[in-house]
Amino acid sequence: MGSDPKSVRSFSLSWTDERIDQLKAMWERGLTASQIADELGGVSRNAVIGKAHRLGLQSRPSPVKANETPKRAAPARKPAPTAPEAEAPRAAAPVAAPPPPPRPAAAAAPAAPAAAPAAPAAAASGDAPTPAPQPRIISVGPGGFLRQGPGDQQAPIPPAPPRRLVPAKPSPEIADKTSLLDLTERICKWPMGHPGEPDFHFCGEAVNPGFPYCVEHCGRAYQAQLPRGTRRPPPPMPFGGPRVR
DNA sequence: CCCTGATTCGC
DNA sequence: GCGAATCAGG
Repeated sequence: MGSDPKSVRSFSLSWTDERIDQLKAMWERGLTASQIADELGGVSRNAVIGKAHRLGLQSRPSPVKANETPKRAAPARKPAPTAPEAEAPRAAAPVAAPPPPPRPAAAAAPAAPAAAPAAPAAAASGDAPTPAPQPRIISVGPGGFLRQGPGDQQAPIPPAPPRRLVPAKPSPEIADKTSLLDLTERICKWPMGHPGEPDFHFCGEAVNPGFPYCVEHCGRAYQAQLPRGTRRPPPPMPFGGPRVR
């Protein structure tokens, strides 16, 4: 079969459509930049945040944004070496401009009273009851599965993403295991099973400092090459190799 | 101390 | 356009 000249693997990760797609999906879902960055791999959370903003994705409850932008009392970074800094007209909104943020902010309403107790409508009409709060699995890409817990936020806003949504799969099995959302730099990312399986999850143990896996799985991942002729079980090396320090 | 996102600026 | 550095709040 023909090799695809396109899609040449560039060592430098760039924001491909697919990655941007995942970024958007996760960001809108309420995932933190760290988790998104960790999942995408090769990018830091800052990169994710920066890209998200460039994409026009507005961020939600941020700890620091509480203030409206009265003044930039934050001299972030060193001043320009040159220049007479003449206070450039930075987005000066002369008048008006009460831009009503059409951002429902998912996490803005954690206590969402919407999930009202007892639906009167259903009782009156005996119509279809409210959907059960079951964990749903949303696929955001090849190998990227996001689990939404019942207690999570976001109830009524499926912006009809043109993505492939896997119809929720009641998998209480993964609920007890480490999902992709639970992964951090300190969590063992050793995959258990294969992506797509209902019980696919991660090890979840505390990582061996400096490694993406726990001590036990580090031993599995970083095995010395066995002499040829020796049959060895397929080493499930999930992601790129270890980082040299 | 950990986390979070926002912002800015050099590349 | 991208992302590190920095800031700032919880």
